[in-house]
Amino acid sequence: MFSLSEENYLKAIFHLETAYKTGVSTNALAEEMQTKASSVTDMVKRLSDKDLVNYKKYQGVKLSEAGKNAAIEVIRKHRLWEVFLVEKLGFNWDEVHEVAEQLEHIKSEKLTNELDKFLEFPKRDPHGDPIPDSKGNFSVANRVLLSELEKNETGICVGVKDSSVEFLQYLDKNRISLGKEIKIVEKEDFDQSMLIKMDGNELRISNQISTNLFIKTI
Amino acid sequence: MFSLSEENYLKAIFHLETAYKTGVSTNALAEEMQTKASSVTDMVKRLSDKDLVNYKKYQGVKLSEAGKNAAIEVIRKHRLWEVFLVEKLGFNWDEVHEVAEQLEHIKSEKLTNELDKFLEFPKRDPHGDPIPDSKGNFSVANRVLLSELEKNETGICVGVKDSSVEFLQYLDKNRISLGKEIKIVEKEDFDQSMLIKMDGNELRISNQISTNLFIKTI
DNA sequence: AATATTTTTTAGACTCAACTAAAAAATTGA
DNA sequence: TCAATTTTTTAGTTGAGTCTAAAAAATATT
Repeated sequence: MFSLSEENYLKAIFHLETAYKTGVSTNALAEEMQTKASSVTDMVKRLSDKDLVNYKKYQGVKLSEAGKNAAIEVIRKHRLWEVFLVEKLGFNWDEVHEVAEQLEHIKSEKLTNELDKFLEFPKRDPHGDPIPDSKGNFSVANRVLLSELEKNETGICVGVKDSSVEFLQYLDKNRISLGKEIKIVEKEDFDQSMLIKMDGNELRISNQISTNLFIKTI
Repeated sequence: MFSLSEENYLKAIFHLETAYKTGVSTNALAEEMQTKASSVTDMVKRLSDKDLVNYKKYQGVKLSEAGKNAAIEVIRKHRLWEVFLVEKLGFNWDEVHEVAEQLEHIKSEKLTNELDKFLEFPKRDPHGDPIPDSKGNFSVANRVLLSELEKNETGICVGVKDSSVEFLQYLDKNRISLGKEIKIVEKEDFDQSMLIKMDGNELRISNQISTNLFIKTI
């Protein structure tokens, strides 16, 4: 079994690996973990001793197979609990992160699998992120950022890239939610803002919004 | 907020206070916490610094009002999660303790209260122990041990004192569960074993069993 | 290529929560 | 009452996981 801190590092490395293909840098990990580079070096050495990561001085870290499995298990639990909080306890999608950060560390295989069953094996969490199954497999969605769409293209909103409270509340305020159909009415070359049509209404959104919304084109 | 370790100590002191009215001794607490007396002294000092307990050297500890509230909150969460595990996820009553020991430390008032609502405000956990409400009030049951009953008396089984896996599995094997009506057919003076009648069948149980079953007389 | 800057690691210190061994206080009992 | 026993506390260590400050390595710049 892994400590809470170890699990959080593994999860962070997993998330950063997509952006840092050649190895996650100490500084990037420190930024993600809201800690100091020296603390990261310490922990990375411990993870390396346990063969959860491959680490060479000054060359960043990569997850080993065991480390990746552990990270995926934590992510699976995090996302299942998010579904539980929203679907069963009536939490809003902007309220679940902090609690799920705690619940993801509960150690009980039976609990995870029974929760999965209770929730009827959900494929995605409330933010549209895929939930790994009990074997660790999960679908890599064929989704694009809204910002990639061209004028007159249409798509369904299927996820958020940023799941901060601020962004989610902005979306709520503007009635943007997963499943909504969005059409690009106009794209402004100067600042990449766009005018979109949703539920028959037009709405202008900035580049910062469109680069944080995942869309499935139709 | 309190650390996991602090919460576990508060809970242990709370449970021991009923037996140690004048103050919980260091050794008793060490036994309960499966640790050394010296470790207990250390922690008790910390709890005392935070005004969670009243502590005078060589005289044991008592919970302060704040300490008692914190302990009750942890117990409330523990028991609510036990209900969740049994009622919603299909756990058996002998499988819930270890997981609830982890879940009881999740910090979110909203989570606790929404869980309570989701479970329809249960009054008792799967072992018959009362669940404190959101204000910390809980019913002190008017229940007695089965061993207190006399020949020909009848009662309903409403709880267990020992909730170890071994005891609970013994009860399962002998079809003894909460809600069952039990009649004392015979009491053996020599070893306090008794012959009971339940569901029309007779069963002989030892003193160790009858001193761990709570009964409501009818 | 040599210097400046940035990144990363090392060294040493701190806190929490545990430990062992020894000292001190309280209790028991001859 | 006073010695023996038990209980509790103190003193000093340990291991995670963090920190700061400084050194070392890697990278960028002139």
